[in-house]
Amino acid sequence: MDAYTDSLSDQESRAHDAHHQSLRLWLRLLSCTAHIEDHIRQRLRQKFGTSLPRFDLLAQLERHPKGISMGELSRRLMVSGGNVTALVDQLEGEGSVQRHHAPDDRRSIRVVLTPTGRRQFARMAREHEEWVMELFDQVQPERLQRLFELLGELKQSVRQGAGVSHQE
Amino acid sequence: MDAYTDSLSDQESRAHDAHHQSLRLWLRLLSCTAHIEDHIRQRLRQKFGTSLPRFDLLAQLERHPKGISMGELSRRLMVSGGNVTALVDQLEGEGSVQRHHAPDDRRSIRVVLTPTGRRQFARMAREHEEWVMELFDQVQPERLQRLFELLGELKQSVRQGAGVSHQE
DNA sequence: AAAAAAATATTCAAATCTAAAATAGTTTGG
DNA sequence: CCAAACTATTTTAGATTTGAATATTTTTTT
Repeated sequence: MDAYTDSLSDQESRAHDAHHQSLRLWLRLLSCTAHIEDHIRQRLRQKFGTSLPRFDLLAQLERHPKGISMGELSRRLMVSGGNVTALVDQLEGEGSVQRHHAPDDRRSIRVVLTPTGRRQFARMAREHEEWVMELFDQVQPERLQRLFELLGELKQSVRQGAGVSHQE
Repeated sequence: MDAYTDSLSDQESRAHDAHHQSLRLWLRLLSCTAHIEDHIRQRLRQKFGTSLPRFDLLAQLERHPKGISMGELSRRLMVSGGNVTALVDQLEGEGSVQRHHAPDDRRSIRVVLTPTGRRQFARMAREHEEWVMELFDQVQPERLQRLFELLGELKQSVRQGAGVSHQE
């Protein structure tokens, strides 16, 4: 190659290791998530004829009985605003959610679950939990717990790293 | 044991905890991955005018200088065959990859990086690694390592769980 | 108060992705 | 050898998602 990889001081090799380690971790994280997502997506489609994004949207609403604005949904689901509009259009058409004008801000809309939507979600959520548990049940509970904690740290780190140096 | 765990049978409380724990872990895993993916997607677009799927495809080819078949790409990237066809069409149009007929099987195609594609990827990969490391650098290396190991176990468990009970 | 800036939701075009059908080549069992 | 089954890829139709542009309303600045 070039002088870049030529001679490695301790510092450089450590830096290189850290690079490699982070990258490996990221790829494994991505692979894990993709496998699980794939599995659950298929099951949702087969069993309930719905999709993961819809399920996730309903899950957010379930947790917030007073409703959530479109922008807040976009942030929570981490998808574009246009996507949320399309999803809510569909779910509203199916009678699972409703749009209500926010009383205080005429730009804003509060999306809420209908009773029908709540029932639908409850039915799906029960099975959904089973699926996830089934996927994870070969790992000891203490390790799942540790994984949860470590991912919490990672999330914090990512949040920080993503915040800065967004300019330029 | 405290009063809470007293009131439930051991079996019931453990089952409930396990459900809840798995679900929380899954949501956190998903959230972590989505944040990172989002960050990297934006950077790839801003800095290099390309997308994550394209980058991932090139990365697979980089690791396999002899080329990979369409089907193998589809499996590795965990996307449909039709999608791979479209991606390779684009990358081929841009001169980053080439399709070669496999010598032994006339149904099969080997996709390989062109020298141009290899240069493009090398340039992006260097920065890409930096981005990931920057995102993870608030977590101690030993913890990243532990995370890597635990995710390995999780992946094994998922693979098992996804394999069985697909019938019914 | 007027103008500028920011926030909210929608629309739109293009890219991505899936599932199913179509096409073409290979292998297998009689 | 031949037909059936299988494998590899593409095509097709349609759903999803993004990023940019737009319209509307609110907030901030001057």
